[in-house]
Amino acid sequence: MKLEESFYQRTNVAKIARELIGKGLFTQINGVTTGGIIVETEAYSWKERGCHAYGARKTTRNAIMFEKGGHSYVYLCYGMHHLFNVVTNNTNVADAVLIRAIEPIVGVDLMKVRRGSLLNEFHLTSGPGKLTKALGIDRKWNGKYLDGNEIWIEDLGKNISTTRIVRGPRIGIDYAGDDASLPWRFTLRGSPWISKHT
DNA sequence: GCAATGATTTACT
DNA sequence: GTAAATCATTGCC
Repeated sequence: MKLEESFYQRTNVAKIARELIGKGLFTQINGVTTGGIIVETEAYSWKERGCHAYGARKTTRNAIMFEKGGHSYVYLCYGMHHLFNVVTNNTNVADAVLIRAIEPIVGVDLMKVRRGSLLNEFHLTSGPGKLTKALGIDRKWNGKYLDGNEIWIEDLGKNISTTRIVRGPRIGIDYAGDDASLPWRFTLRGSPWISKHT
């Protein structure tokens, strides 16, 4: 069942990031659904340097993060990869959760077509740039609300105990200084679908 | 107006 | 292991 607004609009972004592990992320394009189980997330908050909205600095790109929780924040990184975030917290509080990896379960064939050349099946959605391509997300999706029409997150009834969740520092934000060591990355223990460098 | 760079992925030496 | 691909956004001139 689809997650309610109240799930996203809480104030503890790290807690939300942890609870998103085991939930389902889906998109529907031209009547075809693709998606899977979230196995890796990272939390971002305006209070720390790793975040685009650090210091509550509002720009054209990150404006959507200042909207209420439940919107999507999609942007282009390194000139070629779209990264998908879920906006959390209340209006004018810029927090978000980056979805870094999912375990594909629906529309796998279509996702393979979208990804093109594929080394092996575990590379299908095991990374933030990979899963957006597999799900057909690009920056035009920025600002969409996760209302179940084109994109949504479901509670699949899985109960992930905290012992199955690995917590650690976030990846690829060395420029953030001390904030780069915050233990705000969450992964499902032992999942083969978690992102890893090459 | 313009130069610098990144919440990454992939291919090659 | 290292490097190239590639461009919107940003911050400074």
